[in-house]
Amino acid sequence: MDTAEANLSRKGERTRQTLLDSAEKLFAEKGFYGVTVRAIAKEADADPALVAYYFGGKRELFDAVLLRRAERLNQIRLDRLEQCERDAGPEGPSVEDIIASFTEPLLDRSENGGPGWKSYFALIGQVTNSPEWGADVMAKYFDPIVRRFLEALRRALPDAPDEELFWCYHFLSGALVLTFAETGRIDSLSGGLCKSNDLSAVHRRLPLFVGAGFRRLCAESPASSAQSDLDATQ
Amino acid sequence: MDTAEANLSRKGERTRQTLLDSAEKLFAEKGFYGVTVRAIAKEADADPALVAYYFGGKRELFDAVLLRRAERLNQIRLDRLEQCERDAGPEGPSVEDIIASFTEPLLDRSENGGPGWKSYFALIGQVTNSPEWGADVMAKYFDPIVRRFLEALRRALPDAPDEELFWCYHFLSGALVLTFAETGRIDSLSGGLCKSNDLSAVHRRLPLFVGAGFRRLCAESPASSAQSDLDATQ
DNA sequence: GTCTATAGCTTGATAGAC
DNA sequence: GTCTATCAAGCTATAGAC
Repeated sequence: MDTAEANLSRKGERTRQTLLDSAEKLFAEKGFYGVTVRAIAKEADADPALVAYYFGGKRELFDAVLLRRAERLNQIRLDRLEQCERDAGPEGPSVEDIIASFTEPLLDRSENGGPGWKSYFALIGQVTNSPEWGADVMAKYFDPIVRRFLEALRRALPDAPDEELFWCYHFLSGALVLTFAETGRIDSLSGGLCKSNDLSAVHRRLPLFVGAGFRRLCAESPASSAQSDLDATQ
Repeated sequence: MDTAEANLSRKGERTRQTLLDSAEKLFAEKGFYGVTVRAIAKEADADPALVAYYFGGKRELFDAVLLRRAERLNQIRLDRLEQCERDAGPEGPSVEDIIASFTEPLLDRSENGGPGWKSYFALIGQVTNSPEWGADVMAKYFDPIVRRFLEALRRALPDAPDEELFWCYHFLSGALVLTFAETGRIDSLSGGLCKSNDLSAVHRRLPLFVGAGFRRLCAESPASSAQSDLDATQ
């Protein structure tokens, strides 16, 4: 009865999780400074003092929110990438397959994981673009999995200089986090034709879009890409 | 002597601009809620009460910060696009040329416009990814210029369905605002090989990367692109 | 493990002197 | 136009009852 399973049903652990859920939701909506400990406690139907009891303080609660799903997400992404590599032929998975392994776990959790995951990804979207947290927090929780994906991409694009791979990943990252921020911007810009929460639309497009960018910049085969670059740019 | 030029040198107008500069810098660093009116006034060496006097309140100051450079930036971008269209042959500018017209004004202002522009773009990066401001604020200040660019792209990609164009723009937008957030993430991820503030590196890469994505998804000529899609994805 | 009570500050806004 | 003084409200954090 002292398993992790049993721990989850203990009274205090339930309160702790509820506080994490509420904090996740509110931080995702208004950012770290836009939310008060009292608001989080009220949303969780708990006492504000419990934030200090379980986490130490507001900042530590923020870190706990970020960590909770990062661990699960990284495991899912790693499994998905390894599956993708097993399924590929001896030449290895394509750039697009690798990118899909990186992005699809987010799509899946956002669609099928419940509202907590949606909030979590929206929060990541804000943290990523913040000068205050963007470098340190993202490195802390996601560097290992990103490096693992970059290795896979390096094998798929053997002629690519590392510098190109990092910049391509950077562009991918920007497109990805804006997508999962689901701000509603594309809805109003397109007059309702496209919807922020239509993640299957993203599923069809993002790996192709980003894959084309990787191929263009990472010049998988210099001879063939030089040709297309020339007539594309001039 | 009652020209706009003269107005800029009037005592009160100078205070107003200094408050805008300080607010821009601090909002860019910690977001709307992470900054206090007192901190802004202190940074500007002015009295906190002057925020109410000139702007009405904190929120109105925030709007004034966003508006100030949006107006100038939109004019620069429009001029740049029209120049690009004039310079192009009868077949019109390429996708890459149009994208460069959209992104280069940001690169130029960030490099040559002084620190205020850098702060401004970092702030835009945060606002864009925020569920609270991402849709409304961005639409308010940037919808007209974005629609103008989408029209240009529609001419360059005559077979593209509108839906594809909007999603491609969405991916472009994500990559762009993360770039100008200059969070330092790529610096640590790449171990110093790439630098967030190396905007000439972006200048060389972003239009090619994004252009390839547009071409892939918007299938400029179905016959030719179908071929490359096929051998790319499977 | 949960709650009350409260300490000790800081917040945005404003009234009114100069 | 600028400043001082101040308000009412809200903030995080904590000590201690239960």
